[in-house]
Amino acid sequence: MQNVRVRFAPSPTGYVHVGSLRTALYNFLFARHHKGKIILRIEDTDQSRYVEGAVDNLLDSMKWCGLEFDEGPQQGGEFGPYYQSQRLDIYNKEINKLIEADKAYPCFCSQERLDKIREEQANANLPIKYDGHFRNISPDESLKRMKSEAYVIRLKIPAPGETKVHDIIRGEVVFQNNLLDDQVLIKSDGFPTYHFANVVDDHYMQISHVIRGEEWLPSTPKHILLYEAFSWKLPEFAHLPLLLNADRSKLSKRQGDVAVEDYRRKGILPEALVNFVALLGWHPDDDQEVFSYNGLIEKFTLERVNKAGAIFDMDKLYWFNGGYIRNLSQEDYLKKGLKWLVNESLDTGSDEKNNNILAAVRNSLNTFSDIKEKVQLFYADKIEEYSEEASSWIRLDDSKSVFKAMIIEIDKYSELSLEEFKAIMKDVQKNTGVKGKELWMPVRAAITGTTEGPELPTVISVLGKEKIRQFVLQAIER
RNA sequence: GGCGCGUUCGUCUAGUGGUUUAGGACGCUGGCCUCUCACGCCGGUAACACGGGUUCGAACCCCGUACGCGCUACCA
Repeated sequence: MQNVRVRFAPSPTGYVHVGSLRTALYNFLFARHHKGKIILRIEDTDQSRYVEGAVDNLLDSMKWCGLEFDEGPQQGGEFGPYYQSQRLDIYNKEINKLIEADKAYPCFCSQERLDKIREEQANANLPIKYDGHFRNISPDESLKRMKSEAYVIRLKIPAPGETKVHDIIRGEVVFQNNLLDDQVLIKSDGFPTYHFANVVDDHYMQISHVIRGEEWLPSTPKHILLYEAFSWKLPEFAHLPLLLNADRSKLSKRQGDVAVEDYRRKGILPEALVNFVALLGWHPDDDQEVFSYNGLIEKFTLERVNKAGAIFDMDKLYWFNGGYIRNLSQEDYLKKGLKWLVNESLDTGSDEKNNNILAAVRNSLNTFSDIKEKVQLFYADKIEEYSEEASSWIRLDDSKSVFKAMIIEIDKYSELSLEEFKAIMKDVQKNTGVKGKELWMPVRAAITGTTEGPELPTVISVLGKEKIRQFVLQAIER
């Protein structure tokens, strides 16, 4: 494929939706797969939705995900500026061409009139669209009124005929022109609408493939008509299936976490998020599911993107993430884990202890935010409560003799290292005749209050002599 | 209401007319490992929306129905 140029064109709303992440990802993979370029363009044409710091947040989330752009606000490029709000002169120039060619016209309708005709159309069960009230007023009159009245510029849709959209994912989709609205191109504040800015920018930035969400499919014929009004070459289109909530509605903030930063905060690794999201609507030609970026780049094609929407299944994300946590190098894992320990105020002050704790819980982690809960037993000052199972182990006669023997042995030492603990348990076994599960489970129950958790020697070495002694005594009393 | 898109296990999906007793993964579940849990390994569970065609033969092609979703803004 020659000269692939794609773009990710978000509007800065304050956070990056995972659906946007997937759109960005597919654009990125497609570009890299074809040795093309990916451009980041900020679609900030809605002044009423301006959010402070939104662009920084967006850039930050993209970087965290490992998505790199070839052109954009940060890296520049020969097709800038990459903020639509800085391209107003371009839109002005282009809209004038359209007006002069009678392909667009000013419309002076008030919001009230627009509301009224829509209401009438709705009541009459008619398709809802602008009635073309100002379609054919004379240029002279237009010019005169433009000086004193508020207006928008609308596209003059050629009434008869049909417009065909060739979509790489969905094939040919046909729309009847007479059902298409005379789309607003320039708003009364002078800013372009998405539809106009998008087409003009895609043209000037020489975008070869428009890869975006399915919600844009219905407006694509309008975009095509715009390209034709300018006599510009059409890009290829690919409309991605939507990401959905569990109830199959469009994935939304109301029903849980949708922002990339939410997952970051939860302790999801970017590699896991990206891997998971890549598989939502795309599948390789074999059964491989775990992918590095390079693997995705190599395998990704638009032809293998699905048509149906996909539910965002948290369980599978957690599964991916658990796998990625376990695949980290020990060093990397410890480094990342320590940050979480510190954030949760669980830093023991000892590197050795921190590392032991972290290493002990690694296998049970799905996210780094699980650390807090999994690590709790290492910080207890007393056993607040015993699980039912733990209680029944503790009450056994054999267990009581194990505990008593332990106290005797523990008192022979001033400190309790791993080695010493093993020696103690050997002697306890010898003196009581209790071994295997019957020996170890009561000890676990006594010092953790539950019958599950990391290997006992690790727990022992972190807790230290005094706590062990105290917990065992506490268990004898039960 | 109109227009458009979609519909294979609970979920993500493989599947493009015979190789399919519909494959993989998550989840759930049984077992092994093991002081326990987790990890890991082995096994089980569960689906072609419905109705008509076309064909020797259909999850795959056609038509209709149902259901879901999206769009229908001077938001993107």
